[in-house]
Amino acid sequence: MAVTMHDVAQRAGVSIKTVSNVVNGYPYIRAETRQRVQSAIEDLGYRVNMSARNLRTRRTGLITLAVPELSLPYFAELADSVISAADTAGWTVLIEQTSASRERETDVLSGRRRHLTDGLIFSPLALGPDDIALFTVDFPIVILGERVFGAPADHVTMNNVAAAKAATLHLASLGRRRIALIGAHAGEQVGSAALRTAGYLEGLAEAGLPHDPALIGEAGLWHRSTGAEAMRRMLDDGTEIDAVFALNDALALGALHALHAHGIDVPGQVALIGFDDVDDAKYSVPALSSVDPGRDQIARTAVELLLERIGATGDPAPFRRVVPDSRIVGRESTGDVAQGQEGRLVSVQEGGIETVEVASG
Amino acid sequence: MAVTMHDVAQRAGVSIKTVSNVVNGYPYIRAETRQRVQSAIEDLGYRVNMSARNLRTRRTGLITLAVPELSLPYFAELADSVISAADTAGWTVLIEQTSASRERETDVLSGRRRHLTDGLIFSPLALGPDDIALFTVDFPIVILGERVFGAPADHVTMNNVAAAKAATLHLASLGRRRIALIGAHAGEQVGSAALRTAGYLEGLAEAGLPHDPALIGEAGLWHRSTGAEAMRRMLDDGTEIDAVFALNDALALGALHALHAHGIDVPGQVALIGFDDVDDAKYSVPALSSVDPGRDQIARTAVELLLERIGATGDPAPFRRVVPDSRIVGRESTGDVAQGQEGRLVSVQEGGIETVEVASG
DNA sequence: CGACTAGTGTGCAACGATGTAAAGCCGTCG
DNA sequence: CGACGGCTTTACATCGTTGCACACTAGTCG
Repeated sequence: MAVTMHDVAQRAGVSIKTVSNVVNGYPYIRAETRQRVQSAIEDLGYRVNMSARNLRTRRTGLITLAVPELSLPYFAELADSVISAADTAGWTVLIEQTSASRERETDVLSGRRRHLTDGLIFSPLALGPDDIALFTVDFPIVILGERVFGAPADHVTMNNVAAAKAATLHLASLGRRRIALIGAHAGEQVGSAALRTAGYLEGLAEAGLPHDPALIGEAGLWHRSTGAEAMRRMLDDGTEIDAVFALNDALALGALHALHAHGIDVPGQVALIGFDDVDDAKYSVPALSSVDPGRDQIARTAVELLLERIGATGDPAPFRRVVPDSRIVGRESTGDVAQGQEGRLVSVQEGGIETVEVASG
Repeated sequence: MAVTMHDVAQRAGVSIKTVSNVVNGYPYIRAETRQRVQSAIEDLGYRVNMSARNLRTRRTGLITLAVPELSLPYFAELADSVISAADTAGWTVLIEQTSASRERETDVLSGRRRHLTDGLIFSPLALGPDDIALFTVDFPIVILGERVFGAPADHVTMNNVAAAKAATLHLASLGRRRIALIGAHAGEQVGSAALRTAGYLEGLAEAGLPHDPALIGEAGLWHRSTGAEAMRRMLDDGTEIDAVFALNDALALGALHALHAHGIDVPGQVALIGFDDVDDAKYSVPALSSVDPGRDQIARTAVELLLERIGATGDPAPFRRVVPDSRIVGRESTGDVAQGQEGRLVSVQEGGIETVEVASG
């Protein structure tokens, strides 16, 4: 049915192996021979059978990116960046959506939901530090996010605490005294919510502001709807506020919606800042200030680390943790710039590479 | 290195083929044997080698979804829907980003950028009706969108003209007389822009409104920034308007930004409606009215048609064109509902399946 | 002049699974 | 009692490539 190397070889009058050599850019081939093979390939419309090559080489050229949901803009943009970075290096990305379900996240690691790929970039949302054992597998992993530390894998993360503290201090520096937080996860010790909340508290302390529990708004899932809801609850309770730090942009945009619904002017009465700096932030009304965690750099670094490890032979290198630079992007919602202006950038903290020793299995 | 069927067979004391039979759910196996094999699999942590299976069965269980960019919310949400639909059927989706580049779109069809998958769901943005020849390939394709008709492939599309007409008439029914359009592609005869513009003109005609070229705003790419820009241009020109129909939601949200920047009240002075009904539409301020083209149904149908054709043996069935139902979702930006209320739905037109005869190659 | 190196091409045996066909075994039916 | 059919298991060839080892030619070096 389909054209194989055998057909090409026959037509070009060479051996099957020579066709393979041409296809793979083996250098020691006479120009004339190469030409003849190329022509045969074109004439017959031959395409390499990837399944056969993959079987033989024990490599597929695919990597998995496992994220909670593509419909969340942060992850869609992350996926975009990862795909582009991988593509540049000649690799292809297979996306798994885990819906933040524990079962699906475990499946990704166990391989039930990860056939066929050479490595995994994994942004877990359900698994936590107690699940480190699950990360001992026979393919390389790069972990994203703040839920799992100490696993035998490279890790690209962000300056959550420092960035959240900077965002809080930014609001305080604008003279705000009643700074609410939207998106907290009560009782959690790990994950972005906990870290960013910690940064918020540090920021309050440094600014000499009291910590008022009424200013903490819970939101389990970080969607617009939950952000709007949390904000609405707080406003309905009559809690007095003059600023809001939302733990991501979706929450912030939801909160913005609720603030407007209550007839509250942003930034006049309440200043608002989000986290992630997704594309949307630029275009809301007013344009949303945010923390840019360096998403593009995260994607590029993750792909780089993963490919390095996939290609590695010999002794496994020690695992690394990379923290890209993050910045505050001040826009209209904090009164940092006037309408139509670009965001003002405040560098938060420079990241870097840290080498982590983990007992390897 | 890795565990193979051979190892499992040895441990379970059966032949390799019996292991294969167990793994594949072949019914005629003694319960006791099956149990022994299962245990061996668990003990050894065996996983099927997909590359080997794919080579042997000539099928990978993967389908490609080729879209312009994931960072565009419409395509991110479409990808989400397609992945979920495929997953339900036990298939995996590989996403290709074409950046709307002609070269990359051609590559997707030629296979240079589409190894390893059994079929393709393709939303072209650069290829047009002159490129039909490229669609004659040896794997099934389902085309999305409105740029390519008559190609030898199934096609899932939308009621663009009817829906755009309905959106325009909706604005007219609110008493609006100067209805601007944002997102036109001057000179184009095919594609969503042309069809929706045609619908807009039909709507104007039916409402007895004159067609004023000053009301047509160009925007090559349908991003927020270009929407904002087109709107700004029109407002700066002093063109008088009392309604805007943006050809997609990103444009609409950009336009909303520009309207606010000009101090124009929505919907008080200008009513606004978009197209696509992306998630964001619900959460803008004011909430954006839009046209829901039935994205979920599109995704499900596309997957269904593709898998049907992949599984098909024997004579190829004639190609089908499916048009899901679309609806108008009236929200605050057209004054259809008050703040916080759900959108009001107006059914536009019922879709259906049409069978198309195309000369098969 | 013999040994070596670089350049060019090939044959064979895998990679790890599944399709095909067929071989036993058993009970049942005519 | 022999044929038959359902159940259970297996042997073997095969999917299309690439790694490895080797053959052969020319030119080069000591």
